Amino acid sequence: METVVAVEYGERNKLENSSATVITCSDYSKQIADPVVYKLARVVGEGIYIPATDDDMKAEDSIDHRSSLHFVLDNSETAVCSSNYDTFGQEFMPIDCELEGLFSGVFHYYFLMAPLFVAIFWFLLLLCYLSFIALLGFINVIALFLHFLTLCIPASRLSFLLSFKMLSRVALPIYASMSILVASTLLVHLNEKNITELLKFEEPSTQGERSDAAGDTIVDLGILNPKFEEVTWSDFDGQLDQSGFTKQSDPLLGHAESEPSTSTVCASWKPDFSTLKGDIYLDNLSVRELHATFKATFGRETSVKDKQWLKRRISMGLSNSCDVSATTFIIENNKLQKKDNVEDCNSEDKNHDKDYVTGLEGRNVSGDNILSVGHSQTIQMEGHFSGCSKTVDSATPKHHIAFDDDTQGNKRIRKPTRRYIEEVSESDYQEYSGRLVSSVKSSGNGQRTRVRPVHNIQPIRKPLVTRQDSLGGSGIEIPYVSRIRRGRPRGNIMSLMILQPCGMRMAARLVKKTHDGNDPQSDDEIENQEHKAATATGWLQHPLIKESERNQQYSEQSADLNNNSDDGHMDSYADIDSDDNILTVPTAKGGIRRKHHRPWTLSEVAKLVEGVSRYGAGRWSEIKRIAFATCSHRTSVDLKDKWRNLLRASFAQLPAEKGVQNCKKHSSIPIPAPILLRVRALAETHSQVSPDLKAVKFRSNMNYMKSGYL
DNA sequence: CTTAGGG
DNA sequence: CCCTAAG
Repeated sequence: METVVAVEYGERNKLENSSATVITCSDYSKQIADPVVYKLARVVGEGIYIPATDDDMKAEDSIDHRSSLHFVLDNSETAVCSSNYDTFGQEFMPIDCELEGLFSGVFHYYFLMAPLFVAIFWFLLLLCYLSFIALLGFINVIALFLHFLTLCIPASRLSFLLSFKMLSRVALPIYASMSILVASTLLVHLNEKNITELLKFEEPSTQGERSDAAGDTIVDLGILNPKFEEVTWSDFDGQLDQSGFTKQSDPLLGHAESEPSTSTVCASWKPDFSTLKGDIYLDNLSVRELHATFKATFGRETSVKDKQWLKRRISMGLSNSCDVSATTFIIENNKLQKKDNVEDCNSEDKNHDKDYVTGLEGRNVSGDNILSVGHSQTIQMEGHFSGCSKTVDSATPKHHIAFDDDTQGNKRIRKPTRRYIEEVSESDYQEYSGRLVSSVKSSGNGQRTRVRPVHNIQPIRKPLVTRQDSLGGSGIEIPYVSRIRRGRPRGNIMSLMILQPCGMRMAARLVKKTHDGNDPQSDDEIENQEHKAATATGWLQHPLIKESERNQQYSEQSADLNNNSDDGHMDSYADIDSDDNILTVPTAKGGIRRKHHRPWTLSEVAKLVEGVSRYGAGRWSEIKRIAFATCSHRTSVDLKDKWRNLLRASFAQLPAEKGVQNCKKHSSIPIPAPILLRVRALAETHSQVSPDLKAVKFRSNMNYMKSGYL
């Protein structure tokens, strides 16, 4: 494992007039000519960087060879590398070309040459932030209003408002956290006037594409000696004959902050890792501590106050840095851990760890540059990313110039790129939404899937609590749920929960039946209307008043029965219905409610009664086709069952009550007495009733007639 | 497929 | 509401 590689500049030759350095890391093992180009820009004056030009490229041949490199190969010793980079150290700046969404030389060049674009980007970003905040605020105001509304009005009366209450409960924390995050990042960005910093945050979208195509690997190369050279990783079959690239811990930071100290590359670079003993939990550190850590890591101060950024930088720097190369620490979720704590660390490494660290410190003090050349990376991700990391890893074997023990687990670890995260989460989102849609659309297995999407998504999603949103690039953490629910009407969670299963089932039934649709409206819409009306209106009229009217409607337009004025008075019963719905929803949440139970609304009952009165009991298919044309979730069997129940109820109840009210004991829907009476009447006319009840029924029926409903 | 009935 | 048998 510990391999000491004596690095030599093989084909590099003398270079006296060094200009810029271009390190090209091309994957030859991959046929794709997609080399990752590392460029060194020349620093002209103060803070102005000029990418390596072609002329500079030519100078590649002439490379000063007086330098030697120190390579730290994992736990092994360091190879000697002495170079007189000091003279050049301040002249060149490496441009970080990490694939973590940073720019390539091309973009860098382009944007540096056109600051106008930068300004535009910045402006757009600001605009996005503002609109985002405004939108969130608006949503929250609504949620707040509804919340207080529910507080003022007795919930028992307007139980449907409970949904809004829940909504507000959900929306408030989400909004609070999001707004805080957005505001903080906004402030940070306002403080960070640096153009390159902005670029760094905005470019990943464009740059990431190429980067990911290259295999989504970070090749953290730094430049130890800022000399001019081109390193082509052509033969990377484990041989390390190529050289000249080393690590500078944080090249990007160097030019991003334009600090004078950063321009001194390696000479003045004295990280003090003595402060980094033990486990470092970046998440727990305050900004000040992060600054300290930053200084310890990079040997210089920083003015950045963005915690996320600092953490990222530090972790990146540490992982990239030779001092805390992958052999000693692993970085996981912004948590820097000694590898001893990690299982996958092989025993041999463990043995070396301590000595290694102490040795490192000593060397650092001595001022030597210790370099890590390991290029194997592992993308260590949390939770569901683990599966993908394998693929990425295997897809980039070429970068696996690991030394022997690298293959055993001493891999450099880094977080996935932003774009990667976004892609994965996006695909996940699509997958889930697709699942939802498909389950809605699916006709065959509607029974199995109709409930699941609503209730199961969140539990599934739970493990992945937050995701990093690319907005602003500074790591806004957004609950994953919000993304899932994106584009979905937040207004009516209740109806969503209730109607979703129904919609699916209805769709299933609809397809099954292959009705020639006489209803242009989708079932969901109809159901929505129905429930809205049900929840919005109270029971004002007696249903039977319109009986004759409805009969006419049956004859005229039976198909459109539900869409017209029929609904108006039909659903006038529906406060009870809505009440029931509300009561059943919590049970649905808890899963107590029966599997596919859908309570019968009074309008449905009335329709059923009407249908029976017209077509007679037993002709369920007929009734279903005509009276329940729009209620595709009720099958003829359902109608039959319901009728049976109604019959039972009517004959069980009528002797006890005197046409007063809904006194049904344990039924979810108290059925008004008039309906029961009518059921009985119909049953009698169809001779479904034992003759001994006829008299009673008839009398009560007369009573009902007299009581003034007519 | 529809209906009737039991669970 | 589900399942099944009978027509």
